[in-house]
Amino acid sequence: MLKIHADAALLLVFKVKFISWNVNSLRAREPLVQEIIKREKPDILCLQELKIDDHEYVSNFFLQFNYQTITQTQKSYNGVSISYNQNLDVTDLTISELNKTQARNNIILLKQQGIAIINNYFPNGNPIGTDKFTYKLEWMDELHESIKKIKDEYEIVLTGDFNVIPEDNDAHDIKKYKKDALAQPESRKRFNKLLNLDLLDVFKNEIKKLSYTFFDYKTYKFGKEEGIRIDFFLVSPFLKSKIMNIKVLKEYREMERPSDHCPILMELNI
DNA sequence: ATGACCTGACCATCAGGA
Repeated sequence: MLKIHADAALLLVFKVKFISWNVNSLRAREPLVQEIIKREKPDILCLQELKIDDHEYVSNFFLQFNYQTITQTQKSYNGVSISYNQNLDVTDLTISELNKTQARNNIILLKQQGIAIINNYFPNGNPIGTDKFTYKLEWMDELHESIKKIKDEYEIVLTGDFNVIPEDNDAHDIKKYKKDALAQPESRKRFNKLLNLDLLDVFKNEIKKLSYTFFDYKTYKFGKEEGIRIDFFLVSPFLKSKIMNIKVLKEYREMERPSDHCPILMELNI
């Protein structure tokens, strides 16, 4: 009897590997995206900055690796996608308000597990004091409102390129960002508001063990470890307790023709 | 060091990134 229970419990364990990555153009990053799929076999792959306005191209690219995809696209700029293992039961919950003027958000629901996966490319917002910064703040407010509406119904995985440096120690040298939209009190305040929706920053205080997630093309060329932590997994408390593995896949920043962002990885065992 | 590099749009150079 005990054994039957143990086997039943084993069958119910659901393993899911998430990867999130700002690719800075899907076309330019095709070889590395193919490589990460081959090596890591993620169940859920969230990408940002596709920089192409072609749904067919994006869907077909991932279909060759047996992934289904939902995507929001835009010419030259922005663009996001979530590709997922074909045997997952998924509904598209994407909120049009968050893509009204720019393609920056998609949401899928894993129906069996009741997990909403929210993939984001937050506005950069530079320079401060312009409508670009205002747009960044408004977009973050809108995202907050959207999550508030679904957070009691579903477990949450909020991921992507947040374009926020939450604390001074999330940058190699915060002085360089004093006038940057990424480190302004207004941006940080909104990041903290997202955390206050009962979400946990799973990479927090792990920079020394892991890595920063972004390295500028200009400075990294000289081999400097001058980075910032702006890519995140924010999860609800139940999911936080199910984390088996987290990583910044810095090796993809060291390969030929890389993105300036590193992929980030999180594995859950639910 | 007000620097550097990369991408798309498009063909020379600029906007945008962070």
